[in-house]
Amino acid sequence: MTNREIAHTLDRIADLLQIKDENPFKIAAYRKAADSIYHLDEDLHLIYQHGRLNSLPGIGKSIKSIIEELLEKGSSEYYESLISDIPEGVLDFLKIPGLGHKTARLIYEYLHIDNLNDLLKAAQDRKIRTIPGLGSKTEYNIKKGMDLLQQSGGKVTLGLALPVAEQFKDYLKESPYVETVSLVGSIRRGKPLVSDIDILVASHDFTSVKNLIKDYRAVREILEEGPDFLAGYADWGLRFEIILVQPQDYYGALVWTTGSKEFRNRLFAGKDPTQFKGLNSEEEVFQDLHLSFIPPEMRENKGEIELAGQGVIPELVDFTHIKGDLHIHSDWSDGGAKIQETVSQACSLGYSYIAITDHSKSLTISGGLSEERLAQQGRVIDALNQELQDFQILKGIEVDILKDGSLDFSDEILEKLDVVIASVHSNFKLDRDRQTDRIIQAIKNPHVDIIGHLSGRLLNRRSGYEIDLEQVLEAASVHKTALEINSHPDRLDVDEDTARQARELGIKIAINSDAHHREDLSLLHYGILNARRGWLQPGDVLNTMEYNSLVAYLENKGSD
DNA sequence: GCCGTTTTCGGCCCGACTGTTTTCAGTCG
Repeated sequence: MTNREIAHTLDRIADLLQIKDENPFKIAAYRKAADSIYHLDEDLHLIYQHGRLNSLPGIGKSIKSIIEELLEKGSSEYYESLISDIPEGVLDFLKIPGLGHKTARLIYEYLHIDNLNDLLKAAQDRKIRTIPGLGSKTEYNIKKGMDLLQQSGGKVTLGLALPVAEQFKDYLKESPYVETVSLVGSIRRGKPLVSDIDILVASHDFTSVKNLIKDYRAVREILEEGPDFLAGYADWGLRFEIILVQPQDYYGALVWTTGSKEFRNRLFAGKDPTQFKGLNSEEEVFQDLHLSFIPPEMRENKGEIELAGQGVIPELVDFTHIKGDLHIHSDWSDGGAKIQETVSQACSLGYSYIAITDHSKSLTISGGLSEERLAQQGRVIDALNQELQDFQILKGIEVDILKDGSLDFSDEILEKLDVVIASVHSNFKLDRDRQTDRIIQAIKNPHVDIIGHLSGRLLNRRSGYEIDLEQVLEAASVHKTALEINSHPDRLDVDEDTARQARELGIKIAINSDAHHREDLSLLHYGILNARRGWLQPGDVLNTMEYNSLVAYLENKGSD
């Protein structure tokens, strides 16, 4: 089992215990252990072999033995005993926003329902309201939640699929039968939600490659096999399809299999991709079509083919342009890392600055900083900056936008900070006008530099709150307030369309990791993909600026 | 269930909003 799978199992144990109404601290212990493992940057197998499981935070005697069992046998007796009591399907109820553990248990106990389909049927048949304590609102909520789940059509986040896909690709790459291999399809285009993992393989020996795939440890089931393809399920129930081509057909096929259907149909317009034989790169395929190279993230037929025809494809932002990260949490609030640890991680990524932006006081659950603690943190950062060479830590805050649009800290406090991100963390259900006004008020505050995760969406879990986007973008443009692309793969907020609109209005975008752990800094790669899908160029992005220019820009903003 | 240099037992754990109620339990960030 991989680290992620073990973390996931511990999380499910926590959910099952919560449904059974166990001691909340015991539940929290399992969650903490899961979180600790999820954020490890070392393979658990290795840690286990070296006898270091005990040294991991939040892992004591009991959880250690569960982990050992999972590593050795791939299953845990404790987990099995829990699901003999509460069927696994009941856990799926928790995917419905607003439906928690208590309600899940109530529904299971009263109606003996243990899967989402039956749950929806019960809601439609008005049976949920017959359960004491539940009413018509809960019924409506279930139907609405199921709509949201069905809309995603079984798609999974890129954050789940990409690591599995990369490992699959690396596995194939090592084989002598494989000449070249690439991820293709929506995953290569960096779509936030993908339905499957598509991989293109060039080989002279299809049979050997197919056997290789069947032997891969992460392949759970083969569904379909043709002369030049193999499809099935990998870990996490992820669907995969491997397409096999002869090496001379590889680059034509790479362009063919990467673009969206609309893109492909227009680009090739009846031509067969196998007519592009013996080419050495994708660039040559585009050349043969009298087009300049189109980056994979743009291949959606949204106007890029026209630009390529004129030879004016924009230079998109990429990771090498990024000079720093402007949204990072530390152990001063709900982050897991010390500021120094984050700095060393940032240095290893080649950054020259970061902003520490912990939560503000209203977000008590996340250990939001009081005015005093913020000042104290500022002094610690000053001292660290004294020691650092060629690196700067900016003093910042992720300040809460309160219900009435005011901010959690006074202007006098915000004024002293280098970077102020203002974000909504509460009152998601305000009506559209009030929500819009609330955010625009924050945008107007001269000390606010960036609006964090503007829509509040959580992919596959929660739609964004209702806002009038046009009005918000207009205000951001007028007041020169930047918007964030929050790189967390569950958020990717703002989305690509909003990013593109913002760019057209001259609004700067900050591509931020919103890291809560040291290794989360790398999540910025997802934000880059999103930015590229929004056609952003280096000049559109705040954190491509060198430190001095950035500080000058931010100061100028504050003095508006 | 985990943790610990005031502790091997007793803390850990917050507050607002929502829905179903009629004073409170459940959910969520």
